[in-house]
Amino acid sequence: MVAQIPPGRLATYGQIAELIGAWGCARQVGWALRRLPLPATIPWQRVVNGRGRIAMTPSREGSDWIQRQLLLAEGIPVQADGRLPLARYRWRPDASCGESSGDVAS
DNA sequence: TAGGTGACGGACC
DNA sequence: CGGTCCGCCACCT
Repeated sequence: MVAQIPPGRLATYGQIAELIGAWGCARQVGWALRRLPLPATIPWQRVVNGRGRIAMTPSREGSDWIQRQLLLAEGIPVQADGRLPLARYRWRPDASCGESSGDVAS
């Protein structure tokens, strides 16, 4: 599901959980991404928490900063503390429309 | 077997 | 805004 997030767009852990039919299991989504070997082929960096922040914790051993760099490279402004404009870049999956998954809201 | 621990989220203050 | 508390659930001591 994470692999379906278009470049330059964002999704939340809870959103991914809901999309795969695991409502309320956001923590497990985080668990799965946490143990992902890097570099990874799937765009794991496009998943952030519901408060619009990258979880900045030492336990990630630098993957949080890598995530910030990858998102900046995709054109998403991320502050040094991990805060980012989630509402503007939020990915809204549209099953009915075969078009691209939507434009960035202005 | 029993606690502790999160790449979370919602309710509150 | 920021901060705390709590429910959550699969791992890891």
